[in-house]
Parts: sequence; structure tokens; C-alpha cells
Amino acid sequence: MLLKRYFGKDLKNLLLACNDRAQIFEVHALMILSGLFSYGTSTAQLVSSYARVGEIEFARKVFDKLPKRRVNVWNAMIVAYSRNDSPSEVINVYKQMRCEGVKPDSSSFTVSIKACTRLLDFEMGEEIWKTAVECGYGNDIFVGSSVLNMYSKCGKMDEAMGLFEKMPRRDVVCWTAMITGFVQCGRVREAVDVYCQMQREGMEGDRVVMLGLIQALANTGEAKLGRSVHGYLIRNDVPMDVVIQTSLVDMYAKIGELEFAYRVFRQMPNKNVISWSALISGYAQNGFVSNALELFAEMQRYGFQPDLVSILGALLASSQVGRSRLGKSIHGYVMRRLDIDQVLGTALIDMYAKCGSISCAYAMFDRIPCKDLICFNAMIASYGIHGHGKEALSLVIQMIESNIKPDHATFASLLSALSHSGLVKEGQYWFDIMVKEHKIQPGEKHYACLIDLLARAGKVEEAQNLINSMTCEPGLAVWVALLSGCHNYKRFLNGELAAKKVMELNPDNSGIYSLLANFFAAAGKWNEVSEIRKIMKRKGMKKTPGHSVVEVNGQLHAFLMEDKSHPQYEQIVKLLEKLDKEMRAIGYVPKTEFVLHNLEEEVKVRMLCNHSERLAIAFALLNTGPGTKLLITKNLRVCGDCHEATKFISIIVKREIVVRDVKRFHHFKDGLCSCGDYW
DNA sequence: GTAGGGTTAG
Repeated sequence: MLLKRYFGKDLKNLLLACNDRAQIFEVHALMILSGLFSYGTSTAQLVSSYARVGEIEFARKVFDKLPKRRVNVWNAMIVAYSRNDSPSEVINVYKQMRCEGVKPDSSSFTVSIKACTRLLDFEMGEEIWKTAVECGYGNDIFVGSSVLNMYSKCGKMDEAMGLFEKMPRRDVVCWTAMITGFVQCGRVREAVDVYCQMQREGMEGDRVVMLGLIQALANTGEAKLGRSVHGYLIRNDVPMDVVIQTSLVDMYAKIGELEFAYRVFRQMPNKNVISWSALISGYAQNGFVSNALELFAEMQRYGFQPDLVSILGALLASSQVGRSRLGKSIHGYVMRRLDIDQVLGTALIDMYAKCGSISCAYAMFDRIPCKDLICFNAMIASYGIHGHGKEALSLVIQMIESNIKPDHATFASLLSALSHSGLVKEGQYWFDIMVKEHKIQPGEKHYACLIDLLARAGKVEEAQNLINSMTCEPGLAVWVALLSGCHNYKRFLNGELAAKKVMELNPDNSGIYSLLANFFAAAGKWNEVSEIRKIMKRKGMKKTPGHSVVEVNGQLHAFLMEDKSHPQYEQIVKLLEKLDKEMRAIGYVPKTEFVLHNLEEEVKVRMLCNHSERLAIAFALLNTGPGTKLLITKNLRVCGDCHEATKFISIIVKREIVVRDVKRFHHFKDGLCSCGDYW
């Protein structure tokens, strides 16, 4: 008795000071010798100390030997198992405790319910919760929050809300459980509501919850909610650190609010690489190419070394406008600083291919050590946009041989590649293989490719039959493919049905209306042309102005149609007039049917000469040395007459001219185009 | 003798 009084407290401190098994063992021996062990003093501490130094088996042995075990000893064992990541043992001890008639307390319930959550054993959890209520712990905040967490983990948010509303006291853990629960099951709006309510009740905002919310908003794309949460942060002077602000930048970028992202970014007092990269990749992914590249340069001026994400963003941006010089310099930078893995390698393949160099793309592909599905798909798609159908096909065969399973994207790229090369038989054959051998259900995209393939080859009836046999409802892409085939082959009768279907589907894209208008113009149906114009006007659509860009000496130059604003416009026109004469001398005849308007022939010819791609070509010819390969990037399909003219220009100036239009690449050389006029 | 919730962000 005396010993207990003297040593009880010291014993506890002694045990707390122990750092390993040997030290605990000494104290343990002391306890046995002094008789305190059998008295029950500090035995719970002994159990928890053994567990704390990782000796859970020892703890259990001691626990099993204890003659009388009060609730604190049981809890020590329960907590030990919980900390040891053994939730099923927690439940076993809890059950044993109940069998021996020991009344659990708040922490026994709390930790046991947590264990059920970990085990996803919600039935047991409910049972323990029922017992807790019976034992008078129904209003306990610790027990309650563990139940809230259990409900939110299994998506029972309505049950969670019911309990939450009945709780007499709620702390930040309870609010957090509710908010993250709603976030995790995608009910972001309710998550925000709970968050706002928490603020109204004067609860201190928790930045971890805030981060979770912002991320959830970024993924659901609810712009209005995103702005309101941001507004809330500002109005309530919630302190924002670099992580929160970067998440806001990312959120705005993901919901397409680049202006807001930029503003948050500029107001950040401390930026790091992640902040820069977030905005760069946001710009790149939303097509704001020059913003992305300017920011990429700026970050380096400020002394930040670009990392993987910013590099991927810059590569994506470079590839969108054919900035091969910039792309190459990034490649050099990457080689000096990072290992080229599948992700970077794939981005580089894509960049080189889209910057016109299919051979560099392949060299990159060849150097990636362990090529995965995505690498193959990127290379196959690259071959496709360059019209190398056979190479795409042999790559698909190669990947099958090396046991990489092609997916729906592989076949979509393959079919598109075969289509751009006019390989009709192969297309039909591989479509069958895809369905029968690889068990891939053809989607609209695959059908559209095959129909495109047939229609491009002039097999309009076969394309029509395929549409009739489709298992899914033919959509816009399918009818557009048929329509453009009919347009190219002047199959006006078949085309009219396709045109009608296209119009029925009420597309929201001005490019498609341009196709319709072009089709009717080619058919000489000027009434329909003006009808289309009316629809476009009613819908508030404008024909996307054609523009072309060309990189000359590392600088990007953009041209609009009839772009007289350019400082070298006079020289450009002079060169085009000179070329026009030489072209006509070797057989060029302007294809005025490509001019939409119902105008005089001579005016049409002049308009053709002013197409943006021609201005860009002339400009590039004027400003580069003889023999330099040119790369022009156009935002629309290249016009049929310009296509013809560029062939002649390639003869006259003895240059390789690469034109990338919105669909694919055209390599003009010695009077021929790589697309073989399948386009 | 203690407990309930998550770690950063692209």
C-alpha cells in the first residue's frame, strides 16, 4: 500500500521514459518484485508501453496474464492494436471485453468503431454504435464523430446528416467528416453548404478541408461554386498560403476560367515551381498557347527551373502551333536534366509529330526503354496524322506481338491512319479484327473512321450501307464523314441526305456549318447556302476566320486571310503574283469552286491568292534561306485550291513545304503531296 | 490510458 502510494506515479513516468524492450523489462521486473504488478498499479501503462516500442506480442502476453482487468487496461490493448494497424484485433478484444462483462467507455467505443470503418464492416460498426447509445454515450462527441466518419466512408451521407443534426456539440472534426464525406461521394454542392454553415457558426476554417473542397470543385467543373468558395475565403480573411492559392489557380484553370487563374497567380506573394506549372499546364490544356509559352519563359527569367509538369505543358503548347524550334530546345533541356520515361517520351513524340517531323517522333519512340500502351498509341496516332497508314499498321502488329493489348484508342488511331492513306481493304479488315478478335465494341468514333475511309475513297454507297448496319445510333461524326466524302466526289444527291441529317442534329460548331455551306456552294445550291448563313446568324455563330502560323527563325508569325496589316504585305503579294504566273505556265488552274461566295470568277481568284496559308508560305519563302523546309500550321482544313497550288510552289521553289491543318499533315515535295490527295 | 480526420498543390 505504501509502495503503491510512493511509486505509483513514478512508475508511470518511468514507463513513459522507456525507449526499448529491455528498459521496460527492468521496470516490469521491479513491478513484479515490489508486488505492485499483482496489485494492478500501472499495468495499463505497461501494456501500452510495450506496444509503443513495437512489442505488441509482449503487450498481449502481459495483458493475458493480468489477474484483474479494468476498462483502462482493455483500452490500452485496444489502442495498442489500433496503433499497430490491426483493426480486426481491435474488434476481437472489444468482443472479449463484452463477453467478460466489462462496460466499455467512450474511448473503447470510439476506437472500435474506427476499426470497423477501417475494415469496412459497417454492420459491426452499427452494432457497436447501438451499444454505445445504450451505455449512455449517444451524445459523446468522440463516439459521434467516429460514427460520422464511418457513415461518410461508406457513402451513407443521409444517415450521417441525420446524426450530425442531432449532435448537441460539434467540433471541427465532426464538420470535417461531413464535408469530406460529401466531397468523396461527389456531392460537392452539399459539401460547400456544410462548409458555409460551419463558417456561419463561427467555427475556425480548417485548411485541409479547404484544400479538399477546392480540389473537388476543380474536378467537378462547377465554375459558380468555385468562385463562391474563393469569394468566401476572401470575405472572411481566411489566411491563404501558397498551397491554397496554387490549388485555386489549378481549380480556375480546370474550370476554364483562365482570367481568374491568372489574377490569383499574379496576386500570390510567394510562388513556387508548382504554382508556375499549374498555370502553364492550365493555359496549354485550354489552348492558350502563347500565354503558356510566355509564362514558361518568364518562370525561367525569375530563376525557377521548369520541372516535369511545366515541361509537359510547354511541349503541349509547342505542339499545338508547330513551334518545332522551341520544342527541340525543350527536348535538349529535358535530356540534360531528366530521364526520359514513358510520359515525357510520349509528350515528345506528340510534339515532334505535330511539329511536322515524323522521323524525329519515331526516333524518340525508338529510344523509350519500356514502351507502354500510351507510347504506342501516340506513335500510331502520329503516323496517322502524317498519312503513314502502313507504318501505323505495322506498329499495331508489333505491339500485339509484344503482348501489349491494343485498346479502343489504338484502333481509332489505326482506322484513322488507314483512312488518311486510303487503305480501304485494310481498314475494313482491321475493323473486323477489332470486333471479333479483340472484342472491342465499335464506338461512334470507329464507325466514323471507317465511313470516312469509304467516303474518302469515293465508296459512297458502301459507306451508306455501313451506316444502315450500325449497332448504335449514327451521330454527327458519321454523317459529317459521309457528307465530306460526298462533297469531295461531287456526289451531290447522296450528300443531300447526309446534309439533311447533319442539320437535323443541330450542331453547335461553326466548322460543320462551313462544310454544309461549302457543300451546297459546290452543288451550286445558293439558296441553301444562304439558308445556312441565316441559321448561323440566328445561332450567333461566325465562321471561324482562317489563320495560319509559321515559325521563322524561332519567331511565330500569324496570318489572317487577306492580311494587309503585315509589314511585308507588299513583298508577299508581289511574290505570290510572280509564283502565280510561273504556276500557270506549268499547268496550274485555279479551283474557284473552293470560294464559297457567289462572286465573279476574277474576284474568286484574287480571294484564293489571299488565303492565310498562302500568305504564310510566301512570307516564309521570303525570310528563309534556299532549301529550308517550311512548316505552316492552319486552324481549319487546308483549302483545295491552296493544296493544289502548294504542290506547284514546291516544284518552283524546290522546297519541302509541310502544312498542318486541323486534321492532318500534308508534306508537299516535287509537285506531290504526301496525302495522295486523300484528305 | 486515451480516443475521433485529413497533408500539402500542378
